[in-house]
Amino acid sequence: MNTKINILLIEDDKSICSYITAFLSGNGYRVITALSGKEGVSLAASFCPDVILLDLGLPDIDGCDVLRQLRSWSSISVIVISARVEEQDKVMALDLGADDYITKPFGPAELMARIRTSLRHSHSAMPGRVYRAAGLEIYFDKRMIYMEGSEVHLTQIEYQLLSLLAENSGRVLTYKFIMNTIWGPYTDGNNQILRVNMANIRRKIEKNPAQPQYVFTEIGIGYRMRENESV
Amino acid sequence: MNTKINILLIEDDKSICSYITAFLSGNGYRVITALSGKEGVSLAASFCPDVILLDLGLPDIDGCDVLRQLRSWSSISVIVISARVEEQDKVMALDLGADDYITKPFGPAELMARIRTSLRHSHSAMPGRVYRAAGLEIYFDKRMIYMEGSEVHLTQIEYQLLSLLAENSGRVLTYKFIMNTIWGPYTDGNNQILRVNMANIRRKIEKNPAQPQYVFTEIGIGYRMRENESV
DNA sequence: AACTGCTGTTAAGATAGTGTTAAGAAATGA
DNA sequence: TCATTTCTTAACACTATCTTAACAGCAGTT
Repeated sequence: MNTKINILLIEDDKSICSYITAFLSGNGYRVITALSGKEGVSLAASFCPDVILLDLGLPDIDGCDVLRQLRSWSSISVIVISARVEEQDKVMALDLGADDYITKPFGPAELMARIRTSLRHSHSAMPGRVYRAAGLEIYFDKRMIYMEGSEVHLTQIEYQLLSLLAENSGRVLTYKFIMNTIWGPYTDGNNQILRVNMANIRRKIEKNPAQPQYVFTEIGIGYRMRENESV
Repeated sequence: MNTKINILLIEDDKSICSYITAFLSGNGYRVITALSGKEGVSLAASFCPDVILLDLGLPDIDGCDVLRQLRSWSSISVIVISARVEEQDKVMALDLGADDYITKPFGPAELMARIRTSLRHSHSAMPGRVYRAAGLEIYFDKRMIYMEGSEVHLTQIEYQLLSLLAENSGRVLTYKFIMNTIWGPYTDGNNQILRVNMANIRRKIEKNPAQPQYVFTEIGIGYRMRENESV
């Protein structure tokens, strides 16, 4: 399964194209570009992107017409990018079914934040962060854990603990930090409860808890989780 | 029944308030204003608006905190209004769950277009949707539920609850979120009524309520419904 | 060998969370 | 109005979870 988000960029200015493509691909998105409205509509149909970035100033078809055509058969999120700041342009695009309207110039961080918001709205292609290593998968959005494809049930604290480690996979988290994060700051220096929980987690996810594959002990320091392979 | 759209405006500047209120009411919206963040959060709870317009520069609480508080129990559309044009402000607000971010100054037509877009997003009622898993079928448009082909009668609340879970099948919905969605925000932290309804639902749709196949309990968190297989 | 410091494991009591039932209140409809 | 259904609340049994304690194992040190 491929979890990359697909973005269709409809934009005739090649330098803007390569600029946007560069930082979006650099952030894990797959970007496909269309240099004209016609091409854009047809690519939207064949590639089924999760989000479309549509520049209004296209050479062949008016951007609003592209939007109209898209909306006649599709409800893919469309973010309009435009140099026009006039209110009536925005109103028209939004009422034609655009999900957002950004005026140039804009920064890459804002664009990506607006893409995330659009994905959230579309509700379908929510990426959902995932931890994956060997047979273990953690879906943070669903709060679900699978081992070799079958569901693993963890208690509340066990889940908090494992996801804390997974979100910081590859790094050692000190006992103190973990205790502080999960049990709060008013704990004595005793890690007993942490050890018990770790043993329970290992019994559930490790084939041989004595030789762990996922959560490693750094004696005197803390725990470290095997690096996430899904990035 | 009243079909007016309710808008909550959280904004401390009274002149902006009356300006926005004026043209929104003039266009058929019902507007309620809150002059502080605190008041805004509490009005959001009691008033259950369709859209919230949130100014980030509030006197008492930081706008982002207001957003954070709202998002902890609600998924009402929030359009952030701000004088700050810095990219990082936009990114933060959007990633905290804002649906849109408008920078001052803006025109009334644009604001209304963005409100319409937000409303479109929140009405995710797609026609002819179906939930299907094992022997259970839910037809959202007809409000009908079948178990192994024969009709199952659910009461109003039972149906709301089950369809809420079905629409979010595969992910855990917290007790807080469910309570808030169905019984409104003024509930104490007691889930008793939710448990009773869940027991009733299970008696109707599960073969063995003690070992549910459709609605699972995530102890300490909430409920999760078996993934929809009709997609 | 015995000691020390640290970690893993197990078990049992305490606690909190959940399911179930039933009875009265409230709403609905004839 | 009465009858019926639905909603809410309370009580209680049951289960899962959390916490604590006791002990076993291991490595390094004296």
